[in-house]
Amino acid sequence: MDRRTELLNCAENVARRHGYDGFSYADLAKEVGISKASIHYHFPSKAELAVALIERYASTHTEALALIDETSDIASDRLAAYVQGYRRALSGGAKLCLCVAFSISRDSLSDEALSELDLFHTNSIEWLKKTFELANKDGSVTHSANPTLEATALLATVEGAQLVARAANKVADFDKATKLFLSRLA
Amino acid sequence: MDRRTELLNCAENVARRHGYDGFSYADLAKEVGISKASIHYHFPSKAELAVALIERYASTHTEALALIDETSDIASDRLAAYVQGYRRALSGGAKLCLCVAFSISRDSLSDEALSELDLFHTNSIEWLKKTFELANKDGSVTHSANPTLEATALLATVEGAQLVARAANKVADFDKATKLFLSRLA
DNA sequence: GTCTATAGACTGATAGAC
DNA sequence: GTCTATCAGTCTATAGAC
Repeated sequence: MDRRTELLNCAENVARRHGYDGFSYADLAKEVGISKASIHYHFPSKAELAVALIERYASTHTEALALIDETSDIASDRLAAYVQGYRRALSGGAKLCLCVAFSISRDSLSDEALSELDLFHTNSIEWLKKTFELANKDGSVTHSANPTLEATALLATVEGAQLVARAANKVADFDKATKLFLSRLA
Repeated sequence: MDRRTELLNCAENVARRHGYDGFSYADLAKEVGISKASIHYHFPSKAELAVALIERYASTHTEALALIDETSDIASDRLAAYVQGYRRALSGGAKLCLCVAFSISRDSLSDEALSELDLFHTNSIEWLKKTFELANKDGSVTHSANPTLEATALLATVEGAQLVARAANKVADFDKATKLFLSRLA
C-alpha cells in the first residue's frame, strides 16, 4: 500500500473517532510512523486532506450502494443492507460515518469540503428515494407511501442512530433505534 | 445576569456551533469581554465547564418536557411539540443540541460528563416511551404499536435530522426528515 | 520522499498583583 | 473577581539538508 493511501486510512480512522477538530498531523505521524513534515508532502494542508478524505469516502459509498443493487432486486433487502452498512461503519460504537463526524466541525471546513459533504447527502437521498419507489412496486415495505419522505426520514434515522450509539458507546442502541424501521421490511 | 451564567450561555452557544474540541477559553474571553484567567476563576478547567454545561442543559430539557406535559393531554400534541423543540434548538441550521455536539467529541470528555450525557438520553427515552404509551390509549398516533421502539426511533430521527440540517445549513432539511413522522400525528 | 529544525500562533492552566 | 504575565505544550505549516 502506498503512503498516501496509508495516510488516508489512518486519517479517516481517527477523524471518524474524534471529528475534524479532534485530530492533528502529530497524531497521524505517530501512528503511521513518519514525521509531521512528511505528511505535509502528501497533503500540503489539513484542508486538502479533509477534501481528499470526503471524496474517497463518498466514492466508496457510491460503490457500496451499487453493490447492494447487484446483490438483490428486492427493495426491502436493499434497505436492510443499507441500514446494516451504517451499523458496520459504527464499529461497535467507536466510530461514526465520516460525514456525521464532519457535520459538527462544519465551520472549520473549506467550501470544497462542504460541497463534497452536500454531494454525499444528495446521492444518499437519491438512492434511497429510488429504492423506496421500487418498494412501492414490489410491496416489500409496509406502509410505504411517499418515497421522498421515506428517504429523508431513513437517512436521519441511521445517522441519528449512529450518534446515540456513539454517545453511549454501545451498538445495541443503534439496533434499538433502527428496529422499528426494519420491522416494516418484508 | 451573573458572570457564571453569562459564561455558561456563551459557552453553550459556541459549543453547540463548533463542538467540544472546537472552542477555547480565548473564544469565550473575547466574546464575554473578560480575560482567559478570569474564566478559570469561574471554571477551573475546561472539563468542569463541560460538566456544568451538560448539567444545566439536561435540567432545562427536563423542565421543557414537563412544560409540554402541562400544555396538552394528547400524545400527538406532545410529540409534535417535542419535534418542534429540536427544530427550534437547531437555530436555522447553525447550532445543534448540546448532546449531539458532544457525542462526536466523546473521547475528549470526562467520565462525569459522559454519564450526564447518558442521563440525558435515558430521560429522553423515558419521556418518549411514556408518551407513546399514552398514544396507544388515546389513539392520536397512527400505526403506533411498541412504545419502546417508537421512542428510540424518534430520538434518533430528531438527532439525525438536526445533523443533516446542520451539514447543509438548512432548516428545511430538518423539516423534510421529520415530516414522515409528523404525518402520523392526528 | 523523508528528515530535523523551526516559525508563529494558539492551547489550557497558574502565579501573583490589585 | 479581574487583571497581566507567563508557563509548557500543542497546532499547522515551512525551509532546507539528504
